Formats: sequence, C-alpha cells, structure tokens
Amino acid sequence: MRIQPWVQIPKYRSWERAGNRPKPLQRSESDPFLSLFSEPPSRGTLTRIPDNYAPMDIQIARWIAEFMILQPIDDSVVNALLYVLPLSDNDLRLKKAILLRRISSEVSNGSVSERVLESLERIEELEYMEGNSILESMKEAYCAVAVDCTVRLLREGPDKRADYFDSVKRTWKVRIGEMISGKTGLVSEQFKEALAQIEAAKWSATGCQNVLNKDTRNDALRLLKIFLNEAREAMIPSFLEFAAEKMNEMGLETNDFSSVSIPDQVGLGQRAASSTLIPEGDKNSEMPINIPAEDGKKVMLHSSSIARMGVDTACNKYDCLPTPEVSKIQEALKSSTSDLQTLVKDPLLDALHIAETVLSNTARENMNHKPSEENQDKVDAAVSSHDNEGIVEVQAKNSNIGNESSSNQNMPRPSLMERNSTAHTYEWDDVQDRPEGSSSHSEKLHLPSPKKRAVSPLKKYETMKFARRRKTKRWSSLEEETLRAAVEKYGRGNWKFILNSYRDVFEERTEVDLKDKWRNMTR
DNA sequence: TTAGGGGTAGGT
DNA sequence: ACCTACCCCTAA
Repeated sequence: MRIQPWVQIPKYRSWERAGNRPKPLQRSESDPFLSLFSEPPSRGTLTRIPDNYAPMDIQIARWIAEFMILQPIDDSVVNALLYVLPLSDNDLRLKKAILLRRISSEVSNGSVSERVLESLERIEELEYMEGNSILESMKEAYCAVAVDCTVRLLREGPDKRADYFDSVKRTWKVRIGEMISGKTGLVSEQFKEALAQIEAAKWSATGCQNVLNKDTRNDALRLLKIFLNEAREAMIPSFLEFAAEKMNEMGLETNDFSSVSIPDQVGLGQRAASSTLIPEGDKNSEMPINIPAEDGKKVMLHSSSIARMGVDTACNKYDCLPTPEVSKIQEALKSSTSDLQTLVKDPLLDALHIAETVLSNTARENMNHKPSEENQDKVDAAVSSHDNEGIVEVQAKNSNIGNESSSNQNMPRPSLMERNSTAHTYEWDDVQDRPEGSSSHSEKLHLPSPKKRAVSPLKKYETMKFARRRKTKRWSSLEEETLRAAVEKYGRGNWKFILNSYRDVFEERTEVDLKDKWRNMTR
C-alpha cells in the first residue's frame, strides 16, 4: 500500500461554474494540501511511516484523523498526524473538518486573515460538491472577514493608503466583485452593502471614517464564531466518539468491543469538533471530559456529543464491527492527546527523519535511474569512478538507519547540486506526475551500497517529493514597501513579528524570506 | 528565531 | 557567461 501523503483540497472553483472567469486571486500553487497550514511541513519536521511499519487501513486512519482534528491540541500535532496518516483524497467531510479547524485556529488567536476567507471559499466549494446549501451565518462571516481584511490596512495610517487601495482592488473588485456577478454561494445582500461602503471609503474622507468607525475585527470574529457554532450543530458525531459513548453506555471493558455497533451515518464529528475549537467562552457549555480507561489513560469526550449520541442505545440493528478494526479504535481511544503528541515525537519517527535526510540524495538518484531491486545488485557491484561523486558515495555508506541514528550533522551533506535535481526542478504541483528518468544523469552510476538497501522501504515513499525548492516568487512593490515600513516601525530583526503583523501582505513568505529580502534591499 | 553562508533559477 | 534575487540550510 502506498501512503497518500497529503489529501488535496480542491481549489476554489465557483468561478468556473459561475462562468469562465479566472481565479480571483493569485493563490499559492503550493497550497493544495489538506493540512492546518497552507504548506506541507517543512522538510525535517516530519517524516512518513514506511508501509512495512504501518500498513494502516485507510478507514482506521480516517477515524484517527477525524478524532484528532477535534482535539484541543496544538495545530502542529494535528498537522503531523494528517501528514503521516494514509488518508483518502475523496473524503469531503474530513476536508471540511480541517478547513473548519483552520478557521477556528485563527479565530482563537483573535486574528482574521485572508486565509480565513480562502478557507470559507473552500468550504463553500465542498458544500457545493456535496449538494449542500450554504449557511447564512457562513455568508455573513465571509462578508465580515472580507471587510476586516480590507479595512485593516486603512487603519494602519495614511502611509498605508496605497496598500489599502491594493487590498480593495484585490479583495473586493476582483474576488468579491466577481462573486457577486457570478452569484456564487457565499454572496449575500450584505455584500453589496458592504461593497458600497468600501467604495465610499475609497473615494471620500467621510466614507473612510465610516469604515474606520466600525469594529470590523470583532464583527468578523463574532460572526465566525456563530458560523462555527452552526456548523458544529450541523455535523455528525465522530466515529470514535460514538464508539466511546457506546462503550461507556454498555459498560464494556476496553477490550470487549465486539458488541458495539455503529450506525452508518456516524462519521466525521465536526459538530463535536467545533465545540472543542470554539475559543474561550463559547465552549464552556461543552467542555471536554476525560474518561479513565482501564490502563489509566484517558479518553477525551464531549459531554454534548455523549448526550446526543445516547439516543440510539436501543437501535442496535447495525452491523457489528470486525474485531481487529475494533481493537484499533480501542487503541485510538485509549490514547490521550499527550500520548499522541509523544507519538509524533517518537524516537522511531526521529530515526526515520534522519534516514529521510540521509536518503535524500540516493532517493533522488533512484528517481532519475529507477533501477529495479534486481538491478541494484548488479549496480552495487559496479564501482562509480565519476569524479564529482565522492561525497555521494560516502553518504550512501552511512545511510544505515539502524545504526546511524546519531546525527545527520556528522555526515557529509550532499552538495546542493545533488540536493536539487540536476536535470529538472519540480514544483509542488508536479509531484504526482514526475517523469521517471533523466538522461543527463544516466552515466553517473554511483550506486547504492548494501547498507543503503537496508533502508530501501523508505525509498518507496519518494520522500524527496516534498523537499523540492519552492517556486520563486518575485517580491511585489507592495511587499517591499510594507517590509520597508515595518522595519522602520518595528526594527530590523523582528522578522517573525513583522510577518505576523502583515500576514495578508506577505502571503507565502516566511520570516527567513523577509530577512533575506531585507538583506537584498539594503545591499 | 535569527544571522549568515552559500546554491540556484532566471534574466541580461 | 555573468549577475543577483530568491531560496535553503544550519549554527548559535
């Protein structure tokens, strides 16, 4: 079984069905991934589990994923799990749950950015694909977020006026303006009203003041919370919570799962999910509770979910679950949040990560050569005498995950020539259909040593897929101006802070990018 | 998280 | 071929 590393969330396509318009915003092409963040984990933070370790059933993975998405734990932990689990790409409800969590995460930080806007658009797209109607609260939230994103720049002061106009242009004239004409799902009457106000702000001082007087941030947050609550109400409980509830009701021992039956419609617990995700006061009524399991670990459940799921106790006309799967669920339930956090930091995974790093070079070569396993024997017998390849040889010999777990820093790093394919650079979007070979590399038969083959299972995952260089994106004048002003305001070196302060301007940038750009600008 | 070294893509 | 903006890596 091959692990599907990231589940893809569809790009927002209302534009297509509304007409033949282009995408409203130039979006990151590196963001098709189903994760809490808009990018895959940086290389080095994660690894994937090779299939000889975890030939996990796709359904089990889904249960775990849906359960973890609901937990009030750090996004990075959830993200890590989403990365390692073999999730189906067709699970629209899972995608929706993740998008909701993305929004919730921002809301709980008190921030509202264009990312929320985009998440809402994608949810709308998913609802459309499922034939669902759009919640009114979602339309209102979308409008409020769009307004706030725009007005925020206006508040920055007169020197930000240029940014403001840019934002108006981007967010309203293009994105929302076209949505109105396209009559897509997120459009409401409010839009036109708000659009009129924004237009007024654009052209007159009084209009400007009207907009500034509104607490758009709070409006956005409030409406987002309402929407999340409603979304929560509309959701079906998560399978694992349902199973836990059943066990609880029936007073089952944790290893006596076989008599628990599950209704088909129990799936993704987004209703419960939202309850854990709504920030602060909103979740008081539905605090997670801990149910002690027999081994002392605890199971997180939600009181309201339990109350609601309890209804079906008598309706046991559903199919019983197969025992092996049930015991896996049991394991998932017994694992508390902290257990799963430690799982993510498990030494095995660390070791795999090291192996991934070490193997990056050879994996890339395999990509180019694609030698079969049988051929590798012959190939191993050959000795590479190619000049430039000495480093590679040494590295291959050290690529034994089993006994070289010490530190990849002690190993020679592959040169960048090696780390980046000499023949072709693949963008994030290319990864699924990369060509199999590279002629320019065909004679360089510096080959895998036996030790390298000891970790060959890792190769199957083509771990380098996600370590490709980002597509170069030129800095816009808006970005440059914003950076200049920000450095003046906050000082050089506070890159993270600056990035967070202008998230919507520095889309797809990292703090390192800001630092590098400043270095260039001041050279 | 930041600073700095250094590789690379893409433009001239 | 050369330049440099952009990107990646890693020590501290």
